[in-house]
Amino acid sequence: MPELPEVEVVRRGLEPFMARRVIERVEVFEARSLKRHADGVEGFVRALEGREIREVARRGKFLWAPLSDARRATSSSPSLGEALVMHLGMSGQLRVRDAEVRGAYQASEPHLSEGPASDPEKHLRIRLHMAGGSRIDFLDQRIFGGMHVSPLVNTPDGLAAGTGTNLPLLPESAAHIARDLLDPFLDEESLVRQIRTRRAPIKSVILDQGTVSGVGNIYADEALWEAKLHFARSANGISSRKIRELLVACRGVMQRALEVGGTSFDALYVNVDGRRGYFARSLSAYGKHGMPCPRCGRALVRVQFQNRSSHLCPYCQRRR
DNA sequence: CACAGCCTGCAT
DNA sequence: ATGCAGGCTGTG
Repeated sequence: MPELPEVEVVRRGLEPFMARRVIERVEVFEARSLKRHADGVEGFVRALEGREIREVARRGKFLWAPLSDARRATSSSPSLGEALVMHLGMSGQLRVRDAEVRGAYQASEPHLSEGPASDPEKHLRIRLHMAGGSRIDFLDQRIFGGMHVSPLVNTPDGLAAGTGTNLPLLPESAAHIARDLLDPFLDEESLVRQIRTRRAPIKSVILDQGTVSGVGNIYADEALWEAKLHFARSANGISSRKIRELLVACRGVMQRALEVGGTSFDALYVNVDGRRGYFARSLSAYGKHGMPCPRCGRALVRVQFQNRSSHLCPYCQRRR
C-alpha cells in the first residue's frame, strides 16, 4: 500500500527517465485506469503524444509531470499548462523498462526472497513509450489508481508545489491536497492549530489528505504507537505538545522508511526496478497483532476502526 | 462528518 | 460463497 515514502521512491526512480523527455507513444490497455481523465482514452493519448515532460513532482501520494506547453494560451483562457497526474491507489506500480534498469532488475532478482518474481506484464494498464527507448509501465491490480491529464493551477501560498518541483503550480485535480510532512514549506504550527480544531478521532484527522497529506494506514498506526496515542481520541482534546510529538513521529517513521526504499508489506509495492522496500522489518505495530509490544512487552492487538484495521498496544495507547 | 462504492486476489 | 485488504471520491 503505497504511502508517501513509497511514492517518493517511485518519483525518484521515474525522474531520470521522464524529466526532459518526450512521450512518443501512449498505449492504454484498461480504460478504467483513466477514470479521472475528462475526455476519454483518445483525448488522453492525444494530450500526451509528442509532448515533453519537464519534471516529476509529488505532493503526498500524488505524482505529476508538468508538460512543456504545446497548446498556446489565449487571452480569453490564459493557461498555466497541464500535467500528467499519476496516482498509485492501493496496488499501482510504475516500472521503468530500459536496458540499464532491466539489468539492475535481473541482477536483483535472486534477492527477492519472498515468492517468485511477478509476471512483468500482469495487470499492465498503461504504457508510455519515451523518446530514447525507455518505457514507463503502469501496472495496477485493483484499479484504484490511475492517470489523467489536468490543468495546472497556482498554489494558494505562491510557494513551490511539492517535492521535485520549484514551480508554484499543482494539478487542479490535486489542488485540495495539503502539503505533506516532508515538504519544507509546510507550516507546522498552523497545522498543529488546525488539527486541534477538529473533533474527529485523531487517526481520521491525520489520514485526511486535505489536512496533512501522505499518511496512510500503515504509517498512521506506527506514528500513533510511537506517540503513545489512542486512534479514537478526539483531536481537539489532545495537547499541542502531543500533536507536535505525533507529527514528529509521523515524519520520522516516513523518513526512515524512505531511506530503506519504503515498506513492502505484501507483493504489491515495488520501486521502478521491481524491487521491494525493506521497511516492513522495522514496523513496530502495523500487522504485529499478537506479538509483544516492543516497548512494554504486552500483546499488540488489531481492532476495526471505521472499516479499517488499527494496530495498537492497548496498554501504551490508552484512550485517556 | 460518516459511509458506500470502486476493484481484484487471496484467505477463510 | 463470503469477507477482507484500503486510498480516494462522491453522496447523504
